[in-house]
Amino acid sequence: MLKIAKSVEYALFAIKYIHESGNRECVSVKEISDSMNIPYELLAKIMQRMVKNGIITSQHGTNGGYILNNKPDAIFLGQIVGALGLKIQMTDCLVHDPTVSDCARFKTCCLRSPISKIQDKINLLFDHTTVQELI
Amino acid sequence: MLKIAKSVEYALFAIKYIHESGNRECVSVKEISDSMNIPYELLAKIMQRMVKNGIITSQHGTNGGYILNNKPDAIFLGQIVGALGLKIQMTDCLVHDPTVSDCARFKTCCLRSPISKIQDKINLLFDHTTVQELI
DNA sequence: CATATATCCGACTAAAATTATCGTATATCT
DNA sequence: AGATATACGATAATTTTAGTCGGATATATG
Repeated sequence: MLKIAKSVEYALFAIKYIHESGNRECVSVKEISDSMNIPYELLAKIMQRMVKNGIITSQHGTNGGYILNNKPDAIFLGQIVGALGLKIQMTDCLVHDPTVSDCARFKTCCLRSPISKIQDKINLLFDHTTVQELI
Repeated sequence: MLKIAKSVEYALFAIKYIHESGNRECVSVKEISDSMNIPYELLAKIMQRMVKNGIITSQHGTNGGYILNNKPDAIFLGQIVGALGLKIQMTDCLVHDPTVSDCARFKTCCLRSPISKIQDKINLLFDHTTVQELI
C-alpha cells in the first residue's frame, strides 16, 4: 500500500547518475540503463518526459544524451512526479476536479476531507524534498 | 500513485456505521454493505480480519453482527491497516526483513534510506491518526 | 430440535494499474 | 551516407488489488 511508482525511482537514479558523471557533455540512456540495471525503453520514456518538463535537456545524434538543467538541490521530488504524469492520489475521489468523481458516496462522504488532509501533508513533503536529499 | 487500499476505506466506513448505530446489540455485514454500498463478501472478509485483531467483536447467529471494542478515538488508522494484513511499503525493497529483498541495487542503493525516512513519517502519521479524526 | 440467520475461511476470478517492450520516425555527429 | 541516439505512440506482460464463490460453523428462535 502507498507504493511509489518505479518510474520515480528510475528517474531519481538517472538524475543521480548524470549528476555524478560530472561535467561530461551528455550521458546516454544506454549508459544509465546498463549501469543502473533499468529497462532501456522504459528509462528512455522517463527521460523524454523529464525533457518536456524542463528537468533535463536532450542532445540528439552521436554522443548525444541528456544533461541536467539544475543541480539536484534545485530539483524537487514533487516536480519529478509531475513530470512523469503521475500524481499522489490516495483515493479515487481525491482528484483535482471533484466533478469527475463518480463515487456513489461523494456527497455524504465523511472520509474524503480528512484523507485529503493527509494527502496534502504528503504532497507538501514531496514538494519540499529535493533530489539532493534523496540521492 | 500512493493509493490507499479500498479495504481500508471500507473498514473505516464500517466502523463509523457501527459507531453511529449507537448502543444496539449488533450490526450485521448485510446492513452495513447495503447502507454504505460496499460489496458484501469483501466487507465480510474485512470484518473478520478486524475481529482477529481485536478491533471489533463478532456475534454469530440470528441477529448477530459486530460491535466495536473501543471508541473511534481509541482506534488508530495504522491499526486498521495492520489488521487488514496491509502495510505501508513505498518500494519493493522497504520490507521489514531486508534479506528478503532481491533488488539488484540493494547494497549500493542510495535511495532506500531517504525514502525509508519518508515512509517512516507516513507510518507515524497513520499510527497517530485516530478513526475519530477520520470519520 | 429444526430452521433461518449470520459469521468464518480459503480458494478462485476479474479488473485495474503498472511496468516493460516494440516499431518507426527524427535529429545530429563524423 | 551511415551510425548513433532521442522521440513517441501503440501494445503486451506482469503485478496488485478488488471482488466472488462455496462450503463450514455458530446461535437465536419457534
